Amino acid sequence: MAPPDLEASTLHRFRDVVGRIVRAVPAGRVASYGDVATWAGRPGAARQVGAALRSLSAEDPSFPWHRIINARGGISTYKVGAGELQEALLRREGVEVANGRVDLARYRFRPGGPV
DNA sequence: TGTATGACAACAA
DNA sequence: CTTGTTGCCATAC
Repeated sequence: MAPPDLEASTLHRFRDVVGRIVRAVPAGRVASYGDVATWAGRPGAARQVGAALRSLSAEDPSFPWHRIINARGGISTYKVGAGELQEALLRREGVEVANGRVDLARYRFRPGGPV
């Protein structure tokens, strides 16, 4: 299977593409906002990924927004309490969160991954 | 059309 | 390591 990238030719699809990509990240793995933006064919649009996540999670409570963290492996809290929730959700999937940070070298998801 | 706003990121000090 | 600045770019007004 090809990586969940590209096809974001029309800006209007950005949010949908982000949704697809994030849903493709398996439980127990994480990805950075920048990763998602790049895979969506819009490198540099990391901040918009966050906005898309906010919208998508509001629309679908089961949306796995918690698997997206920042480039340093940290939680980018956007609301009081959300950070702790995200951390709890990640741990529930087996992702180790030490000192408020996740070891990207270990949990970061690579599309196409180990072939 | 123009301006303001951010669940980011890279860099300087 | 922490703090401040600058660049980014889709969205909301």
